Amino acid sequence: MRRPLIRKLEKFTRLSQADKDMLLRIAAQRVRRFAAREDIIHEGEKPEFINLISEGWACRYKTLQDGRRQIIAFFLPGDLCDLNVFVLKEMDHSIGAITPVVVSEISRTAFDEMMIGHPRITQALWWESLVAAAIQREWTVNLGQRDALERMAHLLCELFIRLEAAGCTSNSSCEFPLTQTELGETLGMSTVHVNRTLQELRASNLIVLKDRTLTIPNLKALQDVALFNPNYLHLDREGRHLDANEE
Amino acid sequence: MRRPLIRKLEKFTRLSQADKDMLLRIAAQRVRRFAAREDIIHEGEKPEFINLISEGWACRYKTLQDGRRQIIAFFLPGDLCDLNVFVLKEMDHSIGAITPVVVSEISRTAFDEMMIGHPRITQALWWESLVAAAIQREWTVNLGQRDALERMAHLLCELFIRLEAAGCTSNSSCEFPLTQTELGETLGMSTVHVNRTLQELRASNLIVLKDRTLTIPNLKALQDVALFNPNYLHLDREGRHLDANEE
DNA sequence: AATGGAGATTAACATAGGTAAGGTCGTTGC
DNA sequence: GCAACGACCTTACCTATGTTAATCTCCATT
Repeated sequence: MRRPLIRKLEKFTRLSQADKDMLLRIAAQRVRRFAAREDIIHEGEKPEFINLISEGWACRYKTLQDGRRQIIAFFLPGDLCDLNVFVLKEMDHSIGAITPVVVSEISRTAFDEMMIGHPRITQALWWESLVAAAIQREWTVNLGQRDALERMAHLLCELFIRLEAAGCTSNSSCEFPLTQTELGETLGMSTVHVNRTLQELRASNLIVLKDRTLTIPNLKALQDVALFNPNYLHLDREGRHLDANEE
Repeated sequence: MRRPLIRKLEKFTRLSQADKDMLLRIAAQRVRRFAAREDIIHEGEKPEFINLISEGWACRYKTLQDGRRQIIAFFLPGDLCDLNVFVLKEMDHSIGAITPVVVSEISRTAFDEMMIGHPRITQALWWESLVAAAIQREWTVNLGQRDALERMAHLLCELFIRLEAAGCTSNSSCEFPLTQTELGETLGMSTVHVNRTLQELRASNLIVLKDRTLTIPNLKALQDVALFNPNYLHLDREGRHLDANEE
């Protein structure tokens, strides 16, 4: 019933019923569950599968020798980890569950099989992987140029819009399972400063964040604070833009 | 005579003579030159070609509305910009020359032609693009977790090792055309602090940087300061490691 | 030789954000 | 029931880094 990948890919292109059936079939082949905080794959291992997150939140992260940890990316429902990972000999980072997650493991043969005869899927998956790269670039800008408030606002905008594309929002709210520690590891700031920054956003009525639920009463206003330009998410299928209402 | 791309790809796999001839032929088809500081492609344009930097340095960058600029990646001789860029409708960032550069433009058809019948090339190009993604991730870690000194040291290590892979170093030196302003835009720090940081590295005899030439007398020592782990560059073809001597 | 500009350097001062410590609250386990 | 814990929040203090602005050094022009 929840098909976040399909929902997301259809932001980019139209899929036939056969395409959708194929995606659902592949995703059903090998399903694994992980507990919150459990590693899905660890640095140094040889990757054997493409992982599709079908439920829950996960993250890519790296740890320095002295223990500092940086979260490099979030995987939300419908996100794929590393389409072409088969080329590499070993993982240079880890992927860990944030909440309990359900993951579909896609083998190389299943993946190749899917690409053959489904050009729409193929193209849509390339799009998804290019968007992932664009997000990584935007994070570089975020960490390099924006101050704490802008940075936090930018992250919240991005996550909200991505969740919306996957069908995981209702009105102006979404589940938001990240702890302040995880936010700090993402944005390169201390938990104390994460807290200060969230307080400031709350005081300006830009966000409501309580009981693992995030509400953004006025997305446009938050985007303005963040200097957020959604173009890097490439969600506009026909020159349609994100500030126009969706669906 | 200088074939940085081939040299680099051979770090990953062996190429046949036919493979090399093909690469050289493709690269010779459309050659363009750009002056230093000139844009190769600008945000908002529709990308028509894969760009191969054959001489000089270029960078990917993004500018915020208020003018702050972040350099997101460097392109060194032998680097390719965005293999699969044909999928996207418009650039979400710009690519600019740092020095005068020579660029080979590779059209979609030329690219497809090259992939057919040259599986080694195909695989090597995927490898190159996955390494580019890994570098982007490492930059996220760099900006998020390392302090100014570590950050600078890390960048210098990375650039030196990449230049080495492209055959652009001699002994422990390489050309280094970046201004302190550009270093600041890369590392998210003010030019004043870039200057302080470079002084500190010089004072510790970790680098010699003068007249656009960088010398790293003791790479291992600089790597230690940077908490630099070269695994993300995936340069070890047979489990060989970078600290072992190359070639 | 004088002029001008880009880049590098330095100093004096200001501040965003880090560190350390501790407190509250709710949940889990015994 | 209470101990232990994890998330969160807060305060006080400290430091890495930013800001501003002045100076210096090369080069390239004229």
